[in-house]
Amino acid sequence: MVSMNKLTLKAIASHFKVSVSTVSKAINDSHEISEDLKVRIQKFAKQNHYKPNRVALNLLNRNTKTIGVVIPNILNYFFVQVLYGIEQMADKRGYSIITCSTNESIEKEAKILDFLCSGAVDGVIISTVAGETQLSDHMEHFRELLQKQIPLVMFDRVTERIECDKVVVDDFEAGYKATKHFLATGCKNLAIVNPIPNSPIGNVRIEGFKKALQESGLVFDKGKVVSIGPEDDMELILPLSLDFEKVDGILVFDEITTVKVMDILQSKGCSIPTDISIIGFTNGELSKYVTPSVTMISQHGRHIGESSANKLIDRIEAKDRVDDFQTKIIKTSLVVRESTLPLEHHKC
Amino acid sequence: MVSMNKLTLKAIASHFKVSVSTVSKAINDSHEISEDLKVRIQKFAKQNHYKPNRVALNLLNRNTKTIGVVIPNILNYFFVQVLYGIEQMADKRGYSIITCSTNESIEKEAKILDFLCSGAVDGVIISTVAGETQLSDHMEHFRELLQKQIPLVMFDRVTERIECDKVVVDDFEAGYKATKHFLATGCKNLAIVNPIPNSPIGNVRIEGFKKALQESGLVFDKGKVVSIGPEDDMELILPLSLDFEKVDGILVFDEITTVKVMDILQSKGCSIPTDISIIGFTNGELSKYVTPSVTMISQHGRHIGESSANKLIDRIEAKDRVDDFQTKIIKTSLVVRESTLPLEHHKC
DNA sequence: CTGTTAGCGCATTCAC
DNA sequence: GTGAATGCGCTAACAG
Repeated sequence: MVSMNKLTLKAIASHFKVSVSTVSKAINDSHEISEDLKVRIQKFAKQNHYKPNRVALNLLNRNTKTIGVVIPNILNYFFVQVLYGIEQMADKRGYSIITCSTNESIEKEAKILDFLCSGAVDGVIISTVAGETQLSDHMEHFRELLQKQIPLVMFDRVTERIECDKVVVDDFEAGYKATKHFLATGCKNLAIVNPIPNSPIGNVRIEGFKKALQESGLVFDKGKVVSIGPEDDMELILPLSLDFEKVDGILVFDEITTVKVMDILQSKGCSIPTDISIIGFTNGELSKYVTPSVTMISQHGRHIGESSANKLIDRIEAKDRVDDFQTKIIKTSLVVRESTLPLEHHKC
Repeated sequence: MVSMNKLTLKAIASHFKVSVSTVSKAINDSHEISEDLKVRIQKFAKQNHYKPNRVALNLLNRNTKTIGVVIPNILNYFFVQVLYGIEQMADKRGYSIITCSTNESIEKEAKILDFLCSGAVDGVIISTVAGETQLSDHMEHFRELLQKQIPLVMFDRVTERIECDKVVVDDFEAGYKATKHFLATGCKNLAIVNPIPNSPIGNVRIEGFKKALQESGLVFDKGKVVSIGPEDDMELILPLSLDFEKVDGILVFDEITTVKVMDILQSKGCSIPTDISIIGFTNGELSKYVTPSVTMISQHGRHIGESSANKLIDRIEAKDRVDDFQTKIIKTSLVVRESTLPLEHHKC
């Protein structure tokens, strides 16, 4: 066992007093090397744990077998699920992932994208920072990726202004489906709590909400949509913005906010679902174990991740770089639990 | 705007009809290049978003400014917290992270370690797969890393058989502290539910548990330690292994299991904390919002992550490779909530 | 069968 | 001021 730290072909070559390329061929089991020498070199390489330097190979092959994943917040369970799906699929197809978290900062997103442009990865999967992603100097960073021919897949929070493959949740249908369930269980005075007011996603859900109301001949009341900013104190705002007496169902756009809303309601003496029913978005661990357990829209994060990674790797490995970008729409499911009334139940 | 996909020094050089090294110097603002040419080249580079190829630089500098993070399960909130801490610190110090998940598979861990040996990263942070990590052929993979002089930091689940920097939770004190709290609130018939039976961590916690009992003159009853394997159906096993009538406090070694135990107890008509008090490990989102909210040992995952990353990067950047490996012990805190009795309260 | 050459993209040393 | 040469570690085409 040679105690050299990094064993290179050159070192092996000098040890056997042959050329580097001979060693390379021997190790790659080329038929042009004599059996004897080959065996000796291979044995030596194995004993000393020779491993070809990936960086050198990357430079040579002009690829890294690595994909960059950019998410707004790694502490959000939905994104972790997506990450899990990406990791699984990437591993299956022989790729590693380098994870970057923007913490909802547009500057950090730009910085990360800039880094990812530099040849460190073969492709990028991203869920954009919420908010003014529309800023054109920000779009610039995405354009740069595309201009450099680095495949890009956007998921969940996408932007129309960039042409690339996308994997999105059917948020319209999700909003519609949730609302239909409220109506089917006898709730008619519906409100919405939207903790992602800057994201277009919220608006799409609201459109689905509207459509369901319309189909039942109910009118949409804009005053019953409560936007909560990241800095806002919901405990203060919610009772001010919403008269709990006049509401019998609340749709909430993320999991943690859902649970907080329920806490506030219960502390004000409302009982769930008797007084007010609740449906939330993102089916994570919380909603299962909270009391009452919460009826949820599941966005199938893991599936989104797998699908995104699959598409990206297809694109990376495709020889033909055509511009037939696809948008894959993942359907949501409604997971019914205790925070909504039973279907047969109807209020009088 | 040239529509070339990857802009290289060579391309710029031929555009200006100068040599590659001139361009390199110009872009790096070397004083040896004439002001005029420098400005022209820099302007061109900027306009066309020239970025030096990271892979080439990595090869040149023999580093990657990337660290590998290996965790057993990315869906576990504790590990996500650690990951978050690592990511923050790494970013702060100019490093990227490549995340690998072993899914508690020892084979996958070996495969990942093997990959990480190949020069893809400057250092590795790992929390070992639970269980028979003692297998010597498995240890081999760690030895390889060390032999290749790749800095290694282990956190949480460490193994004595490898000499490297470590960041661990003071699990003894955590077990002790939790038990003391039970005793101080009048609980004397304590049980343990251990969902990580293969990990030495569990045993260390149990030692702390024993010591606290001993100090109060109570005897440790081995029969009240219930091990739950990953395949086990706890709903079946728990009532079989534990007589709820004879227990007034249960210590559970992870968050999700804590919540499940509470569910089972409540479904059997036990009330928490009146009949049985609960303390769990890992202070995540769940324990805050469950009813009743759970008293938890917080392991400060984020801090563990930051500390690990910091140590690793120090090691990477240290010129002197001395063998003064350190083990940093992170103290836990007890976050008291509703699942335990108030301190002043004593059962008669 | 084995070795030489060239090049992936870049920065650096040394000539001119 | 500018450029040629060298090398990071590796493979592949081409010679011998």
